[in-house]
Amino acid sequence: MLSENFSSAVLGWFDQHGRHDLPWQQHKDAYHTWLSEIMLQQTQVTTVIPYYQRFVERFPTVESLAKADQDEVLHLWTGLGYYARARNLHKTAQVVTQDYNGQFPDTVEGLEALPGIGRSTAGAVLSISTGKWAPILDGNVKRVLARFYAIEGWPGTTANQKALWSYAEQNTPQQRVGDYTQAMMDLGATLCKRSKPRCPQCPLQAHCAAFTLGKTDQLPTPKPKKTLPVKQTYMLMLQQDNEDEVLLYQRPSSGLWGGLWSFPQVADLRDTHGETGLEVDESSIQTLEPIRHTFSHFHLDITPVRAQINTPTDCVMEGKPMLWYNIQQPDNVGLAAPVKKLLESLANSPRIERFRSHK
DNA sequence: AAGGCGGGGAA
DNA sequence: TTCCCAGCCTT
Repeated sequence: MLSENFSSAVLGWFDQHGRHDLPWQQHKDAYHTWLSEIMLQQTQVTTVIPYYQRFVERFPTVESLAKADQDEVLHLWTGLGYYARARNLHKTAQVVTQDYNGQFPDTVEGLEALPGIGRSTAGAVLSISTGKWAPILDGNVKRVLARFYAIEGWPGTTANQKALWSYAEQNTPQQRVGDYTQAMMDLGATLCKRSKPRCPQCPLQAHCAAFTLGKTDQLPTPKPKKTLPVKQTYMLMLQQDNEDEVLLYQRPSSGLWGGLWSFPQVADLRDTHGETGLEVDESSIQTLEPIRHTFSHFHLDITPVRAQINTPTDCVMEGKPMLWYNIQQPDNVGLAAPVKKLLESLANSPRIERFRSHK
């Protein structure tokens, strides 16, 4: 199939059946496109929409985002996951504001140099916001192309990545590049889905190799899987005098849940003092039902533990930032998903059950 | 319970 | 260059 026919078929379908009223399609400038693309990197449209709306309301311009505290950015990101995205987002807003006079670069290379923007995101931002020619290869496009060309093997292999980028380039038209970018993402998200693709509605069906071979349910080849290790931790929900307050500390700025606020964690309940530097009232310790939280590379079995602490404490210990989080008047800080869940269950549990007698 | 998803940084 | 890491939602 000629590339002109490929893109024409996709664009024709897009005009009739594509998504044209997504929130970020109201402002096709670099800032709004970039913000939406970063959010969409690992997250589906329906999940992103409310986050996107809260972000643009709070940060209508790249300058306003640049000026914000990282804590507030992480707070608005809470629940979206991959928090490095939020930290890079904040950093890029500052670079664009300070070094680029508030204007995003208008080349793929320039965009790619910014934190959190790779080749595909650069292509999407550039094509949608400027109309300049640039291919994309996000998860949707990979799936469409892997099926259309019946590519064998996991698309993530170096050889397949190379082939896929080449096909992506070949099919990207000179005209209506931004629409084509959006069209391919829509096609992958609404028709060429991972399971139960809607081939009868697909504009590419007649020339799709996977369809012709009857292999749409076998392509793309799944990623080789490995069994995830299980790790275990206790999360200490420590309280003192004020029954509405729980102690949180801020995690290191990089790595797992980087920059987010969490409960003190210990691997062994006998370590509560050594790890926290606080005197936990041993008799107050209450072990709750464990919950499993799964990351991409391991399961984390979390046992929540409630306890009282004896020693008075201010909000900084051993140089670690700490705060008393008031469950009635929450702070604007980023929280790891299970932490947020535990705080909510704490807020929703009856007061009588929530607190044990003080000593 | 398993699969999927873009990019950064270490190996 | 390759490999490992990261967190949530959908299926």
